[in-house]
Amino acid sequence: MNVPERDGGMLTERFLRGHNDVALLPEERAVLERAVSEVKKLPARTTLVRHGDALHQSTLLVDGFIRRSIDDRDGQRQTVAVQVPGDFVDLHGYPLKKLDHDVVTLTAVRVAFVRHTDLDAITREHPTLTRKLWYATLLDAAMHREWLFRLGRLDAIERISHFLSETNARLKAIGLSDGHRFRLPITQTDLAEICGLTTVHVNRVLRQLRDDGLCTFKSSMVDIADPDQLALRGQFDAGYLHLPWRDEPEAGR
Amino acid sequence: MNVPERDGGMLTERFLRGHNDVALLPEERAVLERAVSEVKKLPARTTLVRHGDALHQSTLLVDGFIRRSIDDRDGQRQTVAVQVPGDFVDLHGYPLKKLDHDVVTLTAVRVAFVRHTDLDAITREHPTLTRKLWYATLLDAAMHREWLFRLGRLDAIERISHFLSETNARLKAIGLSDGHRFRLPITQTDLAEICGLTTVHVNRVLRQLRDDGLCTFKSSMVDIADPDQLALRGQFDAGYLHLPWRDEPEAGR
DNA sequence: CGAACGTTTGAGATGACTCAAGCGTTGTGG
DNA sequence: CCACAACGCTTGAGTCATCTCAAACGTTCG
Repeated sequence: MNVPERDGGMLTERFLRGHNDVALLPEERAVLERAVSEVKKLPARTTLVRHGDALHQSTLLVDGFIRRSIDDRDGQRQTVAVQVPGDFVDLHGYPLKKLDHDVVTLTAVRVAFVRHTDLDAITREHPTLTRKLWYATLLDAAMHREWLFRLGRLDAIERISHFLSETNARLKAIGLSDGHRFRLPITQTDLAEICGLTTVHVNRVLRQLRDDGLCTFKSSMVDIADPDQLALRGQFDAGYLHLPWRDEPEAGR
Repeated sequence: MNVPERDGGMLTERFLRGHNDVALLPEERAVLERAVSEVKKLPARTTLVRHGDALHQSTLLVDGFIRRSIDDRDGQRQTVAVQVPGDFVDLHGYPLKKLDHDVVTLTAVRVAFVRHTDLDAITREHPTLTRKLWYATLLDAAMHREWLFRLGRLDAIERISHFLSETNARLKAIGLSDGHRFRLPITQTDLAEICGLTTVHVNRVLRQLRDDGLCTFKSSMVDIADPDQLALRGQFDAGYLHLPWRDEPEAGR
Protein backbone atom coordinates (compact mmCIF):
# COMPACT_ATOMS: atom_id res chain seq x y z
CA MET A 1 0.00 0.00 0.00
CA ASN A 2 1.53 3.31 -1.05
CA VAL A 3 1.59 6.22 1.36
CA PRO A 4 -0.99 8.77 0.26
CA GLU A 5 -0.27 12.50 0.32
CA ARG A 6 -1.94 14.06 3.29
CA ASP A 7 -1.68 17.81 3.46
CA GLY A 8 -2.38 18.45 7.13
CA GLY A 9 -5.09 17.00 9.32
CA MET A 10 -6.57 13.55 9.27
CA LEU A 11 -8.59 12.40 6.31
CA THR A 12 -11.28 10.82 8.45
CA GLU A 13 -11.48 13.77 10.79
CA ARG A 14 -15.08 14.58 9.89
CA PHE A 15 -16.31 11.01 9.53
CA LEU A 16 -19.24 10.56 11.97
CA ARG A 17 -18.31 13.83 13.62
CA GLY A 18 -21.09 14.94 15.93
CA HIS A 19 -22.47 11.42 16.24
CA ASN A 20 -21.42 11.04 19.83
CA ASP A 21 -22.87 7.61 20.52
CA VAL A 22 -20.79 6.08 17.73
CA ALA A 23 -17.70 8.32 17.89
CA LEU A 24 -14.63 6.45 16.61
CA LEU A 25 -12.12 5.34 19.21
CA PRO A 26 -8.58 6.63 18.50
CA GLU A 27 -7.47 3.15 17.51
CA GLU A 28 -10.45 2.68 15.19
CA ARG A 29 -9.70 5.97 13.53
CA ALA A 30 -6.09 4.90 13.07
CA VAL A 31 -7.25 1.65 11.44
CA LEU A 32 -9.45 3.57 9.05
CA GLU A 33 -6.72 6.10 8.21
CA ARG A 34 -4.32 3.27 7.45
CA ALA A 35 -6.91 1.66 5.18
CA VAL A 36 -6.83 4.66 2.82
CA SER A 37 -4.99 3.59 -0.30
CA GLU A 38 -5.09 6.81 -2.29
CA VAL A 39 -6.05 10.47 -2.01
CA LYS A 40 -7.15 12.44 -5.06
CA LYS A 41 -8.25 15.91 -6.02
CA LEU A 42 -10.95 16.13 -8.69
CA PRO A 43 -12.59 19.06 -10.45
CA ALA A 44 -16.31 19.88 -10.32
CA ARG A 45 -18.74 17.82 -12.40
CA THR A 46 -16.58 14.69 -12.52
CA THR A 47 -18.31 11.32 -12.55
CA LEU A 48 -16.77 9.05 -9.91
CA VAL A 49 -19.03 6.05 -10.34
CA ARG A 50 -21.57 5.19 -12.99
CA HIS A 51 -24.57 3.02 -12.08
CA GLY A 52 -23.92 -0.64 -12.67
CA ASP A 53 -20.11 -0.34 -12.49
CA ALA A 54 -18.40 -3.13 -10.56
CA LEU A 55 -16.80 -1.56 -7.49
CA HIS A 56 -13.56 -2.52 -5.75
CA GLN A 57 -13.11 0.48 -3.50
CA SER A 58 -15.17 3.02 -1.60
CA THR A 59 -14.78 6.78 -1.44
CA LEU A 60 -14.52 9.02 1.59
CA LEU A 61 -15.30 12.64 0.79
CA VAL A 62 -12.72 14.85 2.50
CA ASP A 63 -13.59 18.26 1.04
CA GLY A 64 -16.27 19.53 -1.33
CA PHE A 65 -19.73 18.34 -2.33
CA ILE A 66 -20.86 15.28 -4.25
CA ARG A 67 -24.27 14.27 -5.52
CA ARG A 68 -25.74 10.82 -6.07
CA SER A 69 -28.38 10.76 -8.77
CA ILE A 70 -30.60 8.68 -11.02
CA ASP A 71 -31.35 9.71 -14.61
CA ASP A 72 -34.50 8.65 -16.38
CA ARG A 73 -34.71 7.63 -20.03
CA ASP A 74 -35.39 11.20 -21.22
CA GLY A 75 -32.44 12.60 -19.30
CA GLN A 76 -34.50 13.95 -16.43
CA ARG A 77 -32.46 13.65 -13.28
CA GLN A 78 -33.36 12.97 -9.66
CA THR A 79 -30.68 13.55 -7.06
CA VAL A 80 -31.09 11.01 -4.25
CA ALA A 81 -28.38 12.28 -1.91
CA VAL A 82 -25.98 15.16 -1.39
CA GLN A 83 -22.74 14.27 0.33
CA VAL A 84 -20.79 16.67 2.50
CA PRO A 85 -17.21 16.43 3.84
CA GLY A 86 -16.80 13.43 6.13
CA ASP A 87 -19.34 11.30 4.26
CA PHE A 88 -18.39 7.83 3.08
CA VAL A 89 -19.96 8.43 -0.32
CA ASP A 90 -20.34 4.97 -1.77
CA LEU A 91 -19.91 2.70 1.20
CA HIS A 92 -23.21 1.18 0.04
CA GLY A 93 -21.19 -0.21 -2.82
CA TYR A 94 -19.14 -2.35 -0.44
CA PRO A 95 -21.75 -4.95 0.50
CA LEU A 96 -23.73 -4.41 -2.73
CA LYS A 97 -20.72 -4.52 -5.11
CA LYS A 98 -22.43 -2.22 -7.60
CA LEU A 99 -24.47 0.94 -7.38
CA ASP A 100 -27.91 1.70 -8.73
CA HIS A 101 -27.07 5.39 -9.24
CA ASP A 102 -24.33 7.73 -10.41
CA VAL A 103 -21.86 9.54 -8.17
CA VAL A 104 -20.78 12.96 -9.46
CA THR A 105 -18.84 15.83 -7.92
CA LEU A 106 -20.80 19.06 -7.56
CA THR A 107 -17.66 21.08 -6.75
CA ALA A 108 -13.93 20.49 -6.75
CA VAL A 109 -13.31 17.78 -4.16
CA ARG A 110 -10.67 15.90 -2.26
CA VAL A 111 -11.49 12.22 -1.85
CA ALA A 112 -9.81 9.26 -0.14
CA PHE A 113 -10.23 5.72 -1.46
CA VAL A 114 -10.43 2.58 0.64
CA ARG A 115 -10.15 -0.78 -1.09
CA HIS A 116 -12.85 -3.36 -0.47
CA THR A 117 -10.23 -5.96 0.40
CA ASP A 118 -9.11 -3.69 3.24
CA LEU A 119 -12.73 -3.29 4.34
CA ASP A 120 -12.94 -7.10 4.39
CA ALA A 121 -10.07 -7.12 6.84
CA ILE A 122 -11.84 -4.53 8.99
CA THR A 123 -15.05 -6.54 9.15
CA ARG A 124 -13.03 -9.61 10.19
CA GLU A 125 -10.92 -7.91 12.82
CA HIS A 126 -12.90 -4.92 14.10
CA PRO A 127 -16.55 -5.73 14.78
CA THR A 128 -17.28 -2.43 16.54
CA LEU A 129 -15.74 -0.35 13.79
CA THR A 130 -17.73 -2.44 11.32
CA ARG A 131 -20.94 -1.62 13.17
CA LYS A 132 -20.02 2.07 12.96
CA LEU A 133 -19.50 1.82 9.20
CA TRP A 134 -22.85 0.05 8.97
CA TYR A 135 -24.35 2.85 11.06
CA ALA A 136 -22.99 5.43 8.61
CA THR A 137 -24.77 3.76 5.69
CA LEU A 138 -27.99 3.66 7.71
CA LEU A 139 -27.78 7.38 8.36
CA ASP A 140 -27.86 7.73 4.59
CA ALA A 141 -30.93 5.53 4.47
CA ALA A 142 -32.63 7.64 7.16
CA MET A 143 -31.98 10.71 5.01
CA HIS A 144 -33.40 8.91 1.98
CA ARG A 145 -36.59 8.32 3.95
CA GLU A 146 -36.87 11.94 4.99
CA TRP A 147 -36.35 12.94 1.36
CA LEU A 148 -39.20 10.58 0.44
CA PHE A 149 -41.40 12.43 2.87
CA ARG A 150 -40.22 15.70 1.35
CA LEU A 151 -41.01 14.70 -2.22
CA GLY A 152 -44.22 12.88 -1.39
CA ARG A 153 -45.89 15.31 0.95
CA LEU A 154 -44.38 18.81 0.82
CA ASP A 155 -45.03 21.55 -1.74
CA ALA A 156 -42.27 23.44 -3.50
CA ILE A 157 -41.53 26.08 -0.85
CA GLU A 158 -41.63 23.50 1.91
CA ARG A 159 -39.26 21.19 0.02
CA ILE A 160 -36.64 23.87 -0.42
CA SER A 161 -37.03 25.08 3.16
CA HIS A 162 -36.61 21.50 4.33
CA PHE A 163 -33.53 20.85 2.20
CA LEU A 164 -31.81 24.06 3.28
CA SER A 165 -32.62 23.35 6.93
CA GLU A 166 -31.22 19.85 6.64
CA THR A 167 -28.08 21.04 4.91
CA ASN A 168 -27.59 23.74 7.54
CA ALA A 169 -27.81 21.13 10.31
CA ARG A 170 -25.40 18.73 8.59
CA LEU A 171 -22.85 21.42 7.82
CA LYS A 172 -23.07 22.80 11.35
CA ALA A 173 -22.14 19.37 12.69
CA ILE A 174 -18.88 19.41 10.73
CA GLY A 175 -18.09 23.07 11.33
CA LEU A 176 -19.03 24.37 7.88
CA SER A 177 -22.04 26.42 9.01
CA ASP A 178 -22.41 28.77 11.95
CA GLY A 179 -26.09 27.91 12.10
CA HIS A 180 -27.16 30.84 9.90
CA ARG A 181 -24.80 31.06 6.96
CA PHE A 182 -22.97 28.52 4.86
CA ARG A 183 -21.37 28.06 1.48
CA LEU A 184 -23.31 25.83 -0.91
CA PRO A 185 -21.78 26.13 -4.37
CA ILE A 186 -24.55 24.54 -6.43
CA THR A 187 -26.83 25.92 -9.14
CA GLN A 188 -30.58 26.40 -9.08
CA THR A 189 -30.75 23.50 -11.53
CA ASP A 190 -29.00 21.30 -8.95
CA LEU A 191 -31.56 22.41 -6.38
CA ALA A 192 -34.35 21.52 -8.80
CA GLU A 193 -32.90 18.04 -9.30
CA ILE A 194 -32.74 17.59 -5.53
CA CYS A 195 -36.28 18.78 -4.83
CA GLY A 196 -38.08 17.20 -7.78
CA LEU A 197 -38.94 20.57 -9.34
CA THR A 198 -38.07 22.51 -12.49
CA THR A 199 -35.35 25.14 -12.48
CA VAL A 200 -37.88 27.84 -13.32
CA HIS A 201 -40.03 27.01 -10.35
CA VAL A 202 -37.05 26.81 -7.99
CA ASN A 203 -36.19 30.33 -9.04
CA ARG A 204 -39.67 31.57 -8.17
CA VAL A 205 -39.67 29.78 -4.84
CA LEU A 206 -36.29 31.25 -3.92
CA ARG A 207 -37.67 34.70 -4.61
CA GLN A 208 -40.62 34.00 -2.36
CA LEU A 209 -38.32 32.78 0.43
CA ARG A 210 -36.35 36.00 0.00
CA ASP A 211 -39.51 38.15 -0.03
CA ASP A 212 -40.81 36.38 3.08
CA GLY A 213 -37.52 37.16 4.82
CA LEU A 214 -36.88 33.47 5.48
CA CYS A 215 -33.62 33.02 3.64
CA THR A 216 -31.48 34.02 0.66
CA PHE A 217 -29.44 31.92 -1.76
CA LYS A 218 -27.02 34.04 -3.75
CA SER A 219 -23.49 33.57 -5.15
CA SER A 220 -23.19 30.14 -3.54
CA MET A 221 -24.05 31.42 -0.06
CA VAL A 222 -27.12 30.49 1.92
CA ASP A 223 -28.24 32.99 4.56
CA ILE A 224 -30.95 31.88 6.96
CA ALA A 225 -32.45 34.75 8.92
CA ASP A 226 -34.34 32.59 11.40
CA PRO A 227 -33.45 28.87 11.25
CA ASP A 228 -36.38 27.86 13.48
CA GLN A 229 -38.81 29.70 11.25
CA LEU A 230 -37.37 28.08 8.12
CA ALA A 231 -37.48 24.64 9.74
CA LEU A 232 -41.12 25.21 10.66
CA ARG A 233 -41.89 26.19 7.10
CA GLY A 234 -40.31 23.01 5.80
CA GLN A 235 -41.62 20.71 8.56
CA PHE A 236 -37.98 19.96 9.34
CA ASP A 237 -37.16 18.08 12.53
CA ALA A 238 -33.48 17.15 12.85
CA GLY A 239 -34.15 13.93 14.80
CA TYR A 240 -33.40 11.65 11.86
CA LEU A 241 -29.87 13.04 11.54
CA HIS A 242 -28.96 11.61 14.96
CA LEU A 243 -27.01 14.70 15.91
CA PRO A 244 -26.44 15.69 19.52
CA TRP A 245 -28.57 18.84 19.73
CA ARG A 246 -32.38 18.86 19.66
CA ASP A 247 -32.42 15.12 19.58
CA GLU A 248 -35.36 14.31 21.84
CA PRO A 249 -38.54 13.46 19.97
CA GLU A 250 -41.35 15.86 20.77
CA ALA A 251 -45.12 15.89 20.74
CA GLY A 252 -45.53 16.55 17.01
CA ARG A 253 -43.77 14.46 14.46
CA MET B 1 -34.10 -17.99 25.70
CA ASN B 2 -37.52 -19.61 25.42
CA VAL B 3 -38.31 -21.88 22.52
CA PRO B 4 -40.59 -20.02 20.13
CA GLU B 5 -43.55 -21.76 18.50
CA ARG B 6 -42.75 -22.60 14.91
CA ASP B 7 -45.60 -24.04 12.96
CA GLY B 8 -43.78 -25.73 10.09
CA GLY B 9 -40.94 -24.40 7.94
CA MET B 10 -38.07 -22.16 8.91
CA LEU B 11 -38.75 -18.62 9.98
CA THR B 12 -35.87 -17.22 7.98
CA GLU B 13 -36.69 -19.26 4.90
CA ARG B 14 -37.42 -16.23 2.74
CA PHE B 15 -34.71 -13.96 4.15
CA LEU B 16 -32.48 -12.89 1.22
CA ARG B 17 -34.14 -15.53 -0.95
CA GLY B 18 -33.23 -15.00 -4.57
CA HIS B 19 -30.10 -12.98 -3.66
CA ASN B 20 -27.73 -15.65 -4.83
CA ASP B 21 -24.46 -13.83 -4.25
CA VAL B 22 -25.25 -13.44 -0.55
CA ALA B 23 -27.27 -16.63 0.04
CA LEU B 24 -27.01 -17.72 3.68
CA LEU B 25 -24.86 -20.76 4.37
CA PRO B 26 -26.75 -23.51 6.26
CA GLU B 27 -24.78 -22.77 9.40
CA GLU B 28 -25.48 -19.04 9.13
CA ARG B 29 -29.16 -19.74 8.73
CA ALA B 30 -29.06 -21.93 11.81
CA VAL B 31 -27.39 -19.15 13.79
CA LEU B 32 -30.10 -16.73 12.74
CA GLU B 33 -32.92 -19.16 13.51
CA ARG B 34 -31.50 -19.73 16.96
CA ALA B 35 -31.33 -15.98 17.54
CA VAL B 36 -35.11 -15.66 17.27
CA SER B 37 -36.45 -15.07 20.78
CA GLU B 38 -40.16 -14.89 20.06
CA VAL B 39 -42.70 -15.43 17.28
CA LYS B 40 -45.99 -13.53 17.25
CA LYS B 41 -49.14 -13.21 15.19
CA LEU B 42 -50.62 -9.74 14.95
CA PRO B 43 -53.78 -8.39 13.33
CA ALA B 44 -53.87 -5.83 10.51
CA ARG B 45 -53.26 -2.16 11.31
CA THR B 46 -51.15 -2.81 14.41
CA THR B 47 -48.33 -0.41 15.20
CA LEU B 48 -45.13 -2.34 15.91
CA VAL B 49 -42.77 0.58 16.40
CA ARG B 50 -43.43 4.27 16.81
CA HIS B 51 -40.83 6.77 15.62
CA GLY B 52 -38.42 7.72 18.37
CA ASP B 53 -39.01 4.57 20.46
CA ALA B 54 -35.88 3.04 21.95
CA LEU B 55 -35.38 -0.37 20.35
CA HIS B 56 -33.96 -3.52 21.88
CA GLN B 57 -34.98 -6.05 19.25
CA SER B 58 -35.52 -6.26 15.52
CA THR B 59 -38.38 -7.83 13.61
CA LEU B 60 -38.28 -10.39 10.82
CA LEU B 61 -41.51 -10.47 8.82
CA VAL B 62 -42.49 -14.10 8.22
CA ASP B 63 -45.94 -13.67 6.65
CA GLY B 64 -48.05 -10.69 5.64
CA PHE B 65 -47.30 -7.08 4.72
CA ILE B 66 -45.97 -4.21 6.78
CA ARG B 67 -45.55 -0.53 5.95
CA ARG B 68 -43.00 1.97 7.25
CA SER B 69 -44.31 5.52 7.17
CA ILE B 70 -43.79 9.12 8.21
CA ASP B 71 -46.71 11.35 9.21
CA ASP B 72 -46.59 15.10 8.83
CA ARG B 73 -48.01 17.57 11.33
CA ASP B 74 -51.43 17.65 9.64
CA GLY B 75 -51.72 13.86 9.60
CA GLN B 76 -50.72 13.48 5.96
CA ARG B 77 -48.80 10.25 5.61
CA GLN B 78 -45.93 9.18 3.38
CA THR B 79 -45.12 5.49 3.25
CA VAL B 80 -41.37 5.07 2.81
CA ALA B 81 -41.24 1.28 2.46
CA VAL B 82 -43.46 -1.75 2.07
CA GLN B 83 -42.09 -4.93 3.60
CA VAL B 84 -42.89 -8.37 2.25
CA PRO B 85 -42.32 -11.82 3.83
CA GLY B 86 -38.63 -12.47 4.43
CA ASP B 87 -37.81 -8.82 5.09
CA PHE B 88 -35.97 -7.83 8.24
CA VAL B 89 -38.33 -4.95 8.87
CA ASP B 90 -36.49 -2.76 11.35
CA LEU B 91 -32.95 -4.03 11.18
CA HIS B 92 -32.06 -0.37 10.64
CA GLY B 93 -32.99 0.08 14.27
CA TYR B 94 -30.13 -2.16 15.36
CA PRO B 95 -27.21 0.17 14.63
CA LEU B 96 -29.37 3.29 14.95
CA LYS B 97 -31.13 2.30 18.21
CA LYS B 98 -34.23 4.28 17.29
CA LEU B 99 -36.30 4.77 14.18
CA ASP B 100 -37.31 7.93 12.41
CA HIS B 101 -40.59 6.42 11.19
CA ASP B 102 -43.47 4.21 12.26
CA VAL B 103 -43.79 0.49 11.52
CA VAL B 104 -47.39 -0.69 11.03
CA THR B 105 -48.92 -3.93 9.80
CA LEU B 106 -50.97 -3.61 6.62
CA THR B 107 -52.42 -7.10 6.98
CA ALA B 108 -52.43 -9.82 9.62
CA VAL B 109 -48.79 -10.89 10.01
CA ARG B 110 -46.50 -13.40 11.62
CA VAL B 111 -43.29 -11.85 12.88
CA ALA B 112 -40.14 -13.16 14.56
CA PHE B 113 -38.15 -11.03 17.00
CA VAL B 114 -34.38 -11.04 17.41
CA ARG B 115 -32.89 -9.27 20.40
CA HIS B 116 -30.16 -6.71 19.79
CA THR B 117 -27.93 -8.42 22.36
CA ASP B 118 -28.08 -11.55 20.20
CA LEU B 119 -27.24 -9.47 17.12
CA ASP B 120 -24.24 -8.16 19.06
CA ALA B 121 -23.06 -11.73 19.44
CA ILE B 122 -23.52 -12.33 15.73
CA THR B 123 -21.46 -9.28 14.77
CA ARG B 124 -18.69 -10.47 17.10
CA GLU B 125 -18.65 -14.08 16.00
CA HIS B 126 -19.93 -14.20 12.42
CA PRO B 127 -18.42 -11.47 10.21
CA THR B 128 -19.82 -12.89 6.96
CA LEU B 129 -23.33 -13.23 8.33
CA THR B 130 -22.97 -9.69 9.63
CA ARG B 131 -22.09 -8.47 6.17
CA LYS B 132 -25.18 -10.19 4.82
CA LEU B 133 -27.36 -8.47 7.40
CA TRP B 134 -25.72 -5.20 6.43
CA TYR B 135 -26.42 -6.03 2.79
CA ALA B 136 -30.11 -6.55 3.61
CA THR B 137 -30.38 -3.05 5.08
CA LEU B 138 -28.65 -1.62 2.00
CA LEU B 139 -31.18 -3.28 -0.27
CA ASP B 140 -33.77 -1.26 1.61
CA ALA B 141 -31.73 1.87 0.98
CA ALA B 142 -31.51 1.05 -2.73
CA MET B 143 -35.29 0.78 -2.80
CA HIS B 144 -35.58 4.09 -0.98
CA ARG B 145 -33.52 5.69 -3.76
CA GLU B 146 -35.66 4.20 -6.48
CA TRP B 147 -38.73 5.48 -4.66
CA LEU B 148 -37.12 8.93 -4.61
CA PHE B 149 -36.77 8.74 -8.36
CA ARG B 150 -40.39 7.64 -8.56
CA LEU B 151 -41.71 10.52 -6.48
CA GLY B 152 -39.41 13.13 -7.93
CA ARG B 153 -39.62 12.38 -11.63
CA LEU B 154 -42.61 10.19 -12.52
CA ASP B 155 -46.23 11.25 -12.99
CA ALA B 156 -49.15 9.48 -11.34
CA ILE B 157 -49.66 6.66 -13.81
CA GLU B 158 -45.94 6.00 -14.02
CA ARG B 159 -45.61 5.93 -10.23
CA ILE B 160 -48.29 3.30 -9.82
CA SER B 161 -46.97 1.25 -12.76
CA HIS B 162 -43.52 1.40 -11.18
CA PHE B 163 -44.72 0.37 -7.74
CA LEU B 164 -46.76 -2.54 -9.05
CA SER B 165 -43.85 -3.71 -11.22
CA GLU B 166 -41.49 -3.55 -8.25
CA THR B 167 -43.88 -5.41 -6.00
CA ASN B 168 -44.41 -8.06 -8.66
CA ALA B 169 -40.65 -8.60 -8.93
CA ARG B 170 -40.15 -8.79 -5.16
CA LEU B 171 -43.04 -11.18 -4.63
CA LYS B 172 -41.91 -13.36 -7.50
CA ALA B 173 -38.52 -13.77 -5.81
CA ILE B 174 -40.18 -15.22 -2.70
CA GLY B 175 -42.75 -17.30 -4.55
CA LEU B 176 -45.77 -15.09 -3.90
CA SER B 177 -46.30 -14.02 -7.51
CA ASP B 178 -46.26 -16.06 -10.68
CA GLY B 179 -45.05 -13.03 -12.60
CA HIS B 180 -48.53 -11.88 -13.61
CA ARG B 181 -50.82 -12.18 -10.61
CA PHE B 182 -50.37 -11.67 -6.90
CA ARG B 183 -52.31 -10.91 -3.76
CA LEU B 184 -51.81 -7.40 -2.40
CA PRO B 185 -54.36 -6.77 0.34
CA ILE B 186 -54.05 -3.00 0.67
CA THR B 187 -56.50 -0.16 0.03
CA GLN B 188 -56.36 2.56 -2.59
CA THR B 189 -55.60 4.94 0.27
CA ASP B 190 -52.51 2.84 1.11
CA LEU B 191 -51.47 3.07 -2.53
CA ALA B 192 -51.92 6.83 -2.39
CA GLU B 193 -49.69 7.07 0.70
CA ILE B 194 -47.05 5.00 -1.09
CA CYS B 195 -47.11 7.01 -4.32
CA GLY B 196 -47.47 10.53 -2.91
CA LEU B 197 -50.93 11.01 -4.41
CA THR B 198 -54.49 11.46 -3.17
CA THR B 199 -56.88 8.53 -2.94
CA VAL B 200 -59.18 10.10 -5.52
CA HIS B 201 -56.41 10.40 -8.04
CA VAL B 202 -55.20 6.85 -7.43
CA ASN B 203 -58.68 5.68 -8.25
CA ARG B 204 -58.69 7.52 -11.56
CA VAL B 205 -55.23 6.24 -12.45
CA LEU B 206 -56.23 2.65 -11.69
CA ARG B 207 -59.17 3.03 -14.03
CA GLN B 208 -56.85 4.31 -16.74
CA LEU B 209 -54.47 1.36 -16.24
CA ARG B 210 -57.50 -0.92 -16.55
CA ASP B 211 -58.78 0.89 -19.65
CA ASP B 212 -55.33 0.74 -21.23
CA GLY B 213 -55.27 -3.02 -20.61
CA LEU B 214 -52.07 -2.74 -18.57
CA CYS B 215 -53.28 -4.14 -15.26
CA THR B 216 -56.16 -4.45 -12.82
CA PHE B 217 -56.29 -4.07 -9.06
CA LYS B 218 -59.48 -5.51 -7.60
CA SER B 219 -60.40 -7.32 -4.36
CA SER B 220 -56.79 -7.38 -3.22
CA MET B 221 -55.53 -9.02 -6.39
CA VAL B 222 -53.19 -7.44 -8.90
CA ASP B 223 -53.36 -8.79 -12.44
CA ILE B 224 -50.68 -7.67 -14.87
CA ALA B 225 -51.51 -8.47 -18.47
CA ASP B 226 -48.05 -7.68 -19.85
CA PRO B 227 -45.37 -7.15 -17.19
CA ASP B 228 -42.85 -5.79 -19.70
CA GLN B 229 -45.33 -3.23 -20.94
CA LEU B 230 -46.19 -2.14 -17.41
CA ALA B 231 -42.50 -1.87 -16.50
CA LEU B 232 -41.93 0.27 -19.57
CA ARG B 233 -44.81 2.53 -18.60
CA GLY B 234 -43.33 2.99 -15.11
CA GLN B 235 -39.67 3.20 -16.24
CA PHE B 236 -39.06 0.18 -14.02
CA ASP B 237 -35.74 -1.62 -14.29
CA ALA B 238 -35.28 -4.36 -11.68
CA GLY B 239 -31.50 -3.89 -11.42
CA TYR B 240 -31.62 -2.15 -8.05
CA LEU B 241 -33.34 -5.17 -6.46
CA HIS B 242 -30.22 -7.32 -7.04
CA LEU B 243 -32.30 -10.30 -8.07
CA PRO B 244 -30.92 -13.03 -10.32
CA TRP B 245 -32.98 -12.46 -13.47
CA ARG B 246 -32.60 -9.44 -15.76
CA ASP B 247 -29.71 -8.19 -13.72
CA GLU B 248 -27.34 -6.92 -16.38
CA PRO B 249 -27.37 -3.15 -16.81
CA GLU B 250 -28.39 -2.12 -20.31
CA ALA B 251 -27.94 0.79 -22.60
CA GLY B 252 -30.71 2.97 -21.13
CA ARG B 253 -30.86 3.66 -17.44
C1' DC C 1 -15.24 40.34 -26.84
C1' DG C 2 -17.94 36.57 -27.45
C1' DA C 3 -19.63 32.13 -25.95
C1' DA C 4 -21.42 29.44 -22.48
C1' DC C 5 -23.84 29.16 -18.59
C1' DG C 6 -26.92 30.52 -14.98
C1' DT C 7 -30.75 33.52 -13.46
C1' DT C 8 -35.06 35.92 -13.99
C1' DT C 9 -39.61 36.95 -15.74
C1' DG C 10 -44.06 36.33 -18.43
C1' DA C 11 -47.99 33.85 -20.49
C1' DG C 12 -50.51 29.97 -21.12
C1' DA C 13 -51.34 24.87 -20.43
C1' DT C 14 -52.24 20.93 -17.50
C1' DG C 15 -51.91 17.31 -14.03
C1' DA C 16 -53.26 16.61 -9.70
C1' DC C 17 -55.93 18.50 -5.91
C1' DT C 18 -60.20 19.75 -3.17
C1' DC C 19 -64.79 19.41 -2.15
C1' DA C 20 -68.89 16.93 -2.54
C1' DA C 21 -71.94 13.31 -3.19
C1' DG C 22 -73.50 8.65 -4.38
C1' DC C 23 -72.74 3.78 -4.45
C1' DG C 24 -71.06 -0.89 -3.02
C1' DT C 25 -69.44 -4.06 0.49
C1' DT C 26 -68.65 -5.81 4.94
C1' DG C 27 -69.44 -6.63 9.62
C1' DT C 28 -72.29 -6.23 13.75
C1' DG C 29 -75.87 -6.01 17.01
C1' DG C 30 -80.82 -5.75 17.81
C1' DC D 1 -81.79 -12.03 9.31
C1' DC D 2 -82.47 -7.43 8.62
C1' DA D 3 -80.78 -2.68 9.41
C1' DC D 4 -77.48 0.31 9.82
C1' DA D 5 -72.88 2.00 10.46
C1' DA D 6 -68.33 2.09 8.86
C1' DC D 7 -65.41 1.84 5.34
C1' DG D 8 -63.75 1.78 0.72
C1' DC D 9 -64.60 2.80 -4.11
C1' DT D 10 -66.24 5.82 -7.86
C1' DT D 11 -67.50 9.93 -10.28
C1' DG D 12 -68.13 15.03 -11.30
C1' DA D 13 -67.00 19.98 -11.24
C1' DG D 14 -64.09 23.54 -10.29
C1' DT D 15 -59.43 25.23 -8.56
C1' DC D 16 -54.60 25.70 -8.13
C1' DA D 17 -49.69 24.49 -8.05
C1' DT D 18 -46.42 23.50 -11.00
C1' DC D 19 -44.97 22.82 -15.69
C1' DT D 20 -43.77 24.21 -20.53
C1' DC D 21 -42.26 27.30 -23.76
C1' DA D 22 -40.02 31.50 -24.77
C1' DA D 23 -37.15 35.33 -24.26
C1' DA D 24 -34.15 38.58 -21.96
C1' DC D 25 -30.55 39.59 -18.86
C1' DG D 26 -26.28 38.91 -15.92
C1' DT D 27 -21.89 36.77 -15.05
C1' DT D 28 -17.78 34.24 -15.81
C1' DC D 29 -14.01 32.83 -18.39
C1' DG D 30 -11.08 31.95 -22.18
